[in-house]
Amino acid sequence: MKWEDVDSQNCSMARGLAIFGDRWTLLIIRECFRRVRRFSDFQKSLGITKHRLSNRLTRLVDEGILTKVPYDDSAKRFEYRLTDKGLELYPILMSVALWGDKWLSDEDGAPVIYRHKSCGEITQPKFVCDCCGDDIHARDIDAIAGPGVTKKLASNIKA
Amino acid sequence: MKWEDVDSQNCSMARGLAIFGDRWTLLIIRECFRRVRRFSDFQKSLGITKHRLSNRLTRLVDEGILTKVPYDDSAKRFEYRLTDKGLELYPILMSVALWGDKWLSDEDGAPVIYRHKSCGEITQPKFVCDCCGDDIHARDIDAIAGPGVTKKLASNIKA
DNA sequence: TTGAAAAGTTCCATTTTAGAACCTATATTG
DNA sequence: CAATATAGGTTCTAAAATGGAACTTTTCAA
Repeated sequence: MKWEDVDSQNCSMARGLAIFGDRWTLLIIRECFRRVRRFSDFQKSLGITKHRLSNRLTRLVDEGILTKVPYDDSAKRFEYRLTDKGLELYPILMSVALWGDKWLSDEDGAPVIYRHKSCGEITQPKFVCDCCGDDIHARDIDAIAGPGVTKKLASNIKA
Repeated sequence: MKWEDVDSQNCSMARGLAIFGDRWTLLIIRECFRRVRRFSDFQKSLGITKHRLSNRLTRLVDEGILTKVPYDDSAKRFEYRLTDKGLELYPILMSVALWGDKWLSDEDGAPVIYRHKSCGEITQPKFVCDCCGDDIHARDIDAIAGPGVTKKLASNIKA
């Protein structure tokens, strides 16, 4: 199978990774969360080639993760900003960073620590069950067929 | 900059993505969480070529995310299993799936829903502050220099 | 003994990527 | 006013990654 066909799977992970599961894309989004918005600034901070950057930004705009907004009326210049869809990628980036902090840091320790703005404390964000509030780790969850599967089955049976 | 040099950044995200931020790798890890363990089973479930699969599995073993354990004494056959380092990738996969469920599902809805084994309820896992317990969303966190940065600065000043 | 399956490896054509050069429009400098 | 700089790209070429198919080994099953 070619990579461009992975999003045909009825799987949210595969669909997501088809958009941002390749080289550079999540790093570009990381820069967006750091308030980088302009073409040349992405280039400087990432060291990515213009070609690649142009290609990735276009795709992120097409997918509705970024919007391209003009910032100078006279010149044709644009900023790329996260949409709501893009902002909600935050847990993904945070998860990657937390894992890297734990497993890939050098002997000095994590390059970044996190402070929760509203409570002011240093925090290690964690996943919890929105029902009982307990921590969630690997193997604590059963994945069950959702409507995106069961409705299709039901209509196949009727047909 | 070449992709192979991105892990030189003092950034946990970049270091993590250098390992699994490319085509196929996170999908292979998804299969591991689904208890897929054998070469041919990865191939069947993913449709990836043997060449690519071999390359990715080798890298994941090298990085300590999978271990290769023989499962048949007589034949040279192996299973690939998640290590603790690999199991802790769970929040990343869950974040991607949750985002995809919300933003990429078709009109039928999410393909999968989640049940928390210990409390038995259907759950939408969420990120919270481990200090105050409040939900964490984009822009709720300040990233501050951690020891991996400050210690390096301190030793540079001394030197 | 013949055949199938598991777990790869090798080879080649096609795609993707990195790096450099080039282009267009506005802004700035001398 | 001409020359240069800057932003935001596009085009070109060579190198690297990928997809697909064919080929190895080793073992087990018929």
